Amino acid sequence: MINRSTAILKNSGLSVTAGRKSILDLFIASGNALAHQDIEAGCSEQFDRVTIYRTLQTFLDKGIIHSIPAIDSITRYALCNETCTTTGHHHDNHIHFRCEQCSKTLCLDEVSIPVVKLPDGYLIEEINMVVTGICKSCR
Amino acid sequence: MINRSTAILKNSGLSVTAGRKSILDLFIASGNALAHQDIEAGCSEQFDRVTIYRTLQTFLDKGIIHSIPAIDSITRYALCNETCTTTGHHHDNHIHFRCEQCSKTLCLDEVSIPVVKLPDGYLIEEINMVVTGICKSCR
DNA sequence: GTAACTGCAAAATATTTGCATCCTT
DNA sequence: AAGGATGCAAATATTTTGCAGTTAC
Repeated sequence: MINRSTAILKNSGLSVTAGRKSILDLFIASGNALAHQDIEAGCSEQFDRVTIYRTLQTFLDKGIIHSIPAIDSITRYALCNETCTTTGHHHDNHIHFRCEQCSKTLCLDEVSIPVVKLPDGYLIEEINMVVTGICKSCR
Repeated sequence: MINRSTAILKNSGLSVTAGRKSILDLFIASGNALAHQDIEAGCSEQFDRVTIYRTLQTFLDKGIIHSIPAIDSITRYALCNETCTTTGHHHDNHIHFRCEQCSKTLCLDEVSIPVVKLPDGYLIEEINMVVTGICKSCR
């Protein structure tokens, strides 16, 4: 039985390396969205900044993670769940929640983005919704 | 009759300077959201990078503009309309639309963000919704 | 063995800070 | 005149690129 991070990498046709496994494990363990900085600080071993940039980009390309737009201009990334398509364009249809207390960013997989009606003539390709507030654990 | 940019500055208790007026005029004229870079490139006269950073920050603080989170990690700013509260925390309750064709980002003031129901225990403070697609003029 | 991945160095870019000068009120 | 705003220089921080050495398969 191989572990989850290895399985994800193999599924995406990526070679299994210490760095990638380590970063994936961090995502799996943390359960919330991570910024580049979190990853740099949180990995068991130390990896080069550049490796982290490249690894995140690779994961994005393969649809392993998705990026979450942020008001504080720090982009965070979160693991995609199985329903995301594997290649390129995938539509995470869930809401992101950013807690002002613990400053964690979570994927609320159980809440899907409501339908919006735009004025005539607009074609919707993708919707991103980020809610800020206080999370369950911080109340 | 003083012009709009001057009026906005006076209302916010800011001194009226060439740079601020110029940046505000750009927002007013463009009608869409601008990134730092757009401003640097678009101003009639050339202003120092630093001045632009500081001006945008001042405008944010005063509630003259709001920032729009972006997937491409470029934060853009747009003029607030009159319904925004003047100080600090203000809630722009409209949807932002980013056109993949012309790559403009617009405030759709006429479309308000739909109500979402989060799981019990979550407290909503602010909601941001960014829709990507093709805009009216690009169809 | 080969292709892919990583680390290091360095370049390019973006943002912040301090300070002296200039401008608005 | 006084306080605030700006420009310049420089310090920091972030991201990208090239290349040579290393590792996964």
